[in-house]
Amino acid sequence: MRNATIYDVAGVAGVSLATVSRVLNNPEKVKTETRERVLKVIKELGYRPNVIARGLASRKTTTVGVVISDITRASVAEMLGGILDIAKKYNYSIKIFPFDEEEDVMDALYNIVAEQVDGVLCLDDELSTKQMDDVKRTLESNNIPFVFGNVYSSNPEIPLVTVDYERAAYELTKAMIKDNRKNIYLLSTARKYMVNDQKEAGYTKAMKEARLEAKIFRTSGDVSINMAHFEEFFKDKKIDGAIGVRDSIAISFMNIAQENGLSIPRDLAVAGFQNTKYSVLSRPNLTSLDIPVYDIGAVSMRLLTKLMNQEEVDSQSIVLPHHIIKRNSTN
Amino acid sequence: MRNATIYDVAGVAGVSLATVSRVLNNPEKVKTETRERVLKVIKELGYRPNVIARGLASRKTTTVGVVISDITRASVAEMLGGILDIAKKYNYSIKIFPFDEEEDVMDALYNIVAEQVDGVLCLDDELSTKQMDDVKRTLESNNIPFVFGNVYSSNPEIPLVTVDYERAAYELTKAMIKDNRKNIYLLSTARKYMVNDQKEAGYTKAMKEARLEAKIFRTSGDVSINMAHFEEFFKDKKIDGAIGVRDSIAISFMNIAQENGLSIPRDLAVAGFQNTKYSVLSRPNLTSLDIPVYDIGAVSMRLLTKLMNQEEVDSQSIVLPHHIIKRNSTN
DNA sequence: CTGAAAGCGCTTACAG
DNA sequence: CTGAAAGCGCTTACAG
Repeated sequence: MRNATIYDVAGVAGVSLATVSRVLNNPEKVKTETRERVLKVIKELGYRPNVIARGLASRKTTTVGVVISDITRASVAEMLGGILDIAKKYNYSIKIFPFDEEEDVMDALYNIVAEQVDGVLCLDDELSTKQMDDVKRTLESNNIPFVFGNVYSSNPEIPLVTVDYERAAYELTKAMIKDNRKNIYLLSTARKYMVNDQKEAGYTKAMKEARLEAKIFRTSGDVSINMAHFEEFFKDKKIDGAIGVRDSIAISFMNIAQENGLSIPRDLAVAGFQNTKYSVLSRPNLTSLDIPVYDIGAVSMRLLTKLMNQEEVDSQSIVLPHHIIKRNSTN
Repeated sequence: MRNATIYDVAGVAGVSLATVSRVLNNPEKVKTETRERVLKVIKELGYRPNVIARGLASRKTTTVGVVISDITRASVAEMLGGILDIAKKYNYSIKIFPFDEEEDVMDALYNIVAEQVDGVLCLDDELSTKQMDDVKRTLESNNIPFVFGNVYSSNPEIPLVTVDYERAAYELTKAMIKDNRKNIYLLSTARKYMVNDQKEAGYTKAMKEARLEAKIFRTSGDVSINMAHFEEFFKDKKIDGAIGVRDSIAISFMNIAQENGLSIPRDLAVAGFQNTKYSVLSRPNLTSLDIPVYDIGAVSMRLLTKLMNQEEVDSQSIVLPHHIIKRNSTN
């Protein structure tokens, strides 16, 4: 038993299919009486407009493509939460385009363009500047509006919403320096992320200003590997402060430090980034820089709706505020 | 500058559009020479078949709808990871259909049906049995294949892939009993989840068999609220074992216990469910029941591809194995 | 306010 | 092996 089509509705209601279409898309253009008759039939037949056919005819799919690399990262999932909420409000569907690091970005873009999405959200902070430019160029040449979320770019021409990671790291470092810490390490990732580069820059700036030596330690994101790295660490390094570019890195480091006899925060102050659930499950609770990831998702989706509707936007480049959440791992 | 269409390709290559279509969909039906000429033109023009038009004409969208409630839950995101990997392998796109608890399930289904997806994956363990039946009925009457993931159902007619949560909880409880624990609590959620009901059943069964009293304590999922609850707890209750239905619940409980002077695992054994990253960030590390969430996603997507292709499947109902990961929070 | 008709960009029998 | 033609289920000027 096939679904009812617009023809069926038109037939039963005794109108043309154009009228049915108007009832759905421009109801004010239809006489109240006719409109109600049509709506009644729609209900009776359980008619649901075929979104694909509509997409072909109107050249609008009301679908947004979201480009991500790793959906299992908490920050990515959280951003998606914000995107989905706003998308629902504006009646957009979300299609996910995952994207392996090894794979050519252009492959993913090929699909995105073929899929006729109305707009694209790109959440991938693993993209290089060159790749970002590729994305930008391809999308622009196909007339597809796009917004980058949670990435860094020096190009003011690129629509994006993010947080000032450099400033955030700067403030976090400053706070530790103010507490009289001298040997502060930044625990970063071996893998290059654009946003982590920014954190490193902010940290370095603060250290330089205080005439302290900037010391960046790079580890993998993997907790168990970190353990081994960190054990090594306490044998030969002088340290009284540590900032992890992620909460999980900060916490594993803090754990090892405690097992090596350091008292937190007396001997060692520790802070993280992201203010995840981890930060309140650790002992002591972790001071962390709160990144409004949900908001980044929501705001970029909202910005995209404006771009898709060709509305005026005051600024293509939105920087959301961040806050240090002070807990017991620092004083 | 509009994208090239199949007409453009046909024109330049000097063939009919039917031939271009065949080159794309049934290349073996086209003479090698013609095929290569067409492929060359496709490349030159940068032609990408319009997926929407294809969907309308072929009545196949190669898109799968994934129904979820809260994408920010780690287990959901992890399942999605598995789904995306397999979907990519079989060239399916993924469209997300979020679904508020308050909202009528039927609303979400309405959209899903209108969107013409080829199949549906339903990951929502918050659905009631009645709602699951609604989903099943609606999808079946629209001829849309579907698979439930990570849910419990007593109905063998429902295609699903999951883990035997009852058995898992049973084994976890048994292990504690074997260690001579007498006052073992199950820390469950106030909110009803189908899978947590199963865990409660398994726990209760093990306790009954050992002639011990089953004691279920229900808290919210929120860490800070748990804190208050748990503080209360240690004032008046005798306890030497605790199993949290989630790692995060187990860990906050363990933290409070330690702050109340209990030694883990000597005075109190603690175990969790899910084996998340949390479990290795806690002190001591948490014994946890490993649920293969990624695999649940991957296997359900794979099962769905078979159903969509009308392939034979030996079993609609797949139960994946689970394992207890023993760490230092139990002996 | 409503209808007839063209068209969106493909696929798919049907002929040849 | 290839082409002409119908059709997928809508939207959208254009008339009236």
